[in-house]
Amino acid sequence: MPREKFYITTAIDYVNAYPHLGHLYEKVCADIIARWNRLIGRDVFFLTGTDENAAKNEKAAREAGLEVKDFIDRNAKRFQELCRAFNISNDDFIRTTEERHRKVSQLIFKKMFENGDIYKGSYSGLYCYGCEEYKTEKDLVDGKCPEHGTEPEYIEEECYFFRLSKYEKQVLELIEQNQFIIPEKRKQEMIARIKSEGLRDLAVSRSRVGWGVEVPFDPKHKIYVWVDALVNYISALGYPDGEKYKKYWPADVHLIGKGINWFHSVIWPAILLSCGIPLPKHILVHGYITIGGEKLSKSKGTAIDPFKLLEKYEVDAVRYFLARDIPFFEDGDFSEKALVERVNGELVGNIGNFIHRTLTLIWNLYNGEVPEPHDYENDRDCMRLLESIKMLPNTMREKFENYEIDKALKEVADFSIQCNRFLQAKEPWKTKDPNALFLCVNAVRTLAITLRPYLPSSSEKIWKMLNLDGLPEDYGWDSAGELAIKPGHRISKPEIVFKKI
RNA sequence: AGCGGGGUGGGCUAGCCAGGUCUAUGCCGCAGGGCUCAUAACCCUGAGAUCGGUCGUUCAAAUCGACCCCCCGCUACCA
Repeated sequence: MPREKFYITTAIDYVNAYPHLGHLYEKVCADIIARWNRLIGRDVFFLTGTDENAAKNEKAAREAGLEVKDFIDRNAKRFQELCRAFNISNDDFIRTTEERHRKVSQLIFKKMFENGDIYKGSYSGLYCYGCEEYKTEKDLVDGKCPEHGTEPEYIEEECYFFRLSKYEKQVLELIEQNQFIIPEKRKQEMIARIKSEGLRDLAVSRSRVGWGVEVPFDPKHKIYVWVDALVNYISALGYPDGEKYKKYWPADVHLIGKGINWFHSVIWPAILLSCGIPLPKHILVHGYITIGGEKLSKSKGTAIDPFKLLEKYEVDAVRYFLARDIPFFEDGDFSEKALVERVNGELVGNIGNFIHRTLTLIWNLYNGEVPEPHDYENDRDCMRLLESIKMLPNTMREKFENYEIDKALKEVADFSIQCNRFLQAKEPWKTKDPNALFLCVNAVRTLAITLRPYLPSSSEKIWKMLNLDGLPEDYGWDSAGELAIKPGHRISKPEIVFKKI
C-alpha cells in the first residue's frame, strides 16, 4: 500500500535583506510539521525558497553597490545557510530566478491568457521615478515622496490584467465551505473582505521594471511578482509533468504569515482555477514574532539575526523557545530573557533533568541495565504513569492535527513534570524500585520520540543514550506510547543533553 | 473611517457563550521553608488583581446590556 503523501511549503522569502527571526520562525514551524508527518509515516515533501524577482531587489542591490544577480545570490545563500544552521529538513529550496521556475511562471501566465483570463488594460497612478514605484496618498508626505523629496508624477501605462473578478464566486465558496484557511479568524477576515469589496481584476504585469520574468508573448512586460512568486509551489515540483508534481500536488499545507493571506487564499486559488490546476488543501496562517510587543523592524533595530543567536544558544534551545513560547496562531513576543527562562526552567529543569536523573539512577543502581519490573499493575502511581505514556502520542496527535504545535509541545513539558513527580514519589535512590525505573526509562524513550519533530538532534542524542537501534522514525510516532525498552536492556553512559544557559 | 478580535496580580493565561460554588485558575517570576537521586527536580507557605472605565439589568456580574477609553488584526483600490 502506498504511503499517504504530505506536501508542505513555506512562503518564499524576499532576498532584499538578510533573514531575520520571523523567517526562521516560519521555517522552524514548517519543519516541525514536516517532521511530525514523517514520523506518522507519511511521504513528506517540504519546500522552502526565495523570491528573487521583485523590482525591490534592483534597488536594494544598487544600495549595496552590487550587481543585482550577485546581490541576490549572496542573500539567497544566506537563507539556505539559515536552513542548514537550524536543522530545517526541507527537501528542496526553490529560487525564483532558476530556469526551472521561470519557464513554469511563463507557462502559467500563458495558460491564463489562453483561457481568456488575461487582457490588456492600463494602469494609472502617482509614480515616483526615484523609487521606481507607484505611490499612494498615504505614502506621501506633503504630496512628496518621503525618500526622494520629489513630487510623484501621474502617469498611465499599458499592462495586463487578470480576470480575478470572474472567480469571485468560486473562491468565496472555497473559503466559506471548506476548512481552507486555518485558523477560523483568518478565514473570517478573508470572507469579510471578499463580501465587502468583491474581487477586482488584478494588474499582473509591469513594464517599468528591468528585473523579473518576461511575459512570454510580450517581453517588454514583466510578470507581476506575486503571480510569479506563487507559482514556485508547483514549479519546484516540475509542473506540468514532473514526477514530483504528479505525486505531491496539490499541497496539503501552505504555511504563511498573516500579512500575505490574501495572495494565498484568494489570488492563488483563482490562478489555479484559471489554469485548471487542483487547489491546495489548507492555507495555514501563523502569527508574528514581536519584540517588546512590536513588529520586527529593521529601522527600529529589532530585526534579530538568527545567526547571532547561535553564537550564544544551541539550535535546539532556540527551536524549543520558538515552538513553545510563540502561540502558533497569534503573535508572540521574543526576548532573550524569556528564552533563557523557558529553556532553563522547562527544557533543562524539567525535561532534561528527568532524563538525566532516571538514566543516572539506572547507571548507578543497576550498572546501566534496565531492571525487571514485577506487579506494577497493582500500583496506582505506576498505572497512572503508564497511562500517560500511552496517551501522550494520542493527545499530541490531536493537537498536531489542528496544527497546534505549541500546545502539543506543552503536553510534552507537562508529561515531564508528571514523570518528575512520579520519580519523587517512588524515591528509587532509596528503594531501588525496579518498577519505577523500568517505567521511567520507557518514559525517556517516549520523550525522545515526541521531541523528535521539535528538537531533532537532541532527540537523537537521547535515543543514542538509551542505546536503542536506528532512529525514532524507524519505530514511528505511536511507538512513543509503548513500553518498548525491555528488562535487561543496557543503556549507554548518561550525559547531559540540555545544558543550562 | 469601516469591519472583526481583545483589555484578568510583574509577564503570559483559565473562566465569560449556558450570571451565584470566583473570598478568580494555571504556569513563569518573586520571598521563605522542607526534601535532595539529579544540570535544585518535587512538596509546602507567602506577597501580589476590587477581573480597562462609567452606568445599568438582577436577590446575585469578570461573566448580560449601554456608553466611553485603550490595544490589535483586516481593509482604505500599497505599482
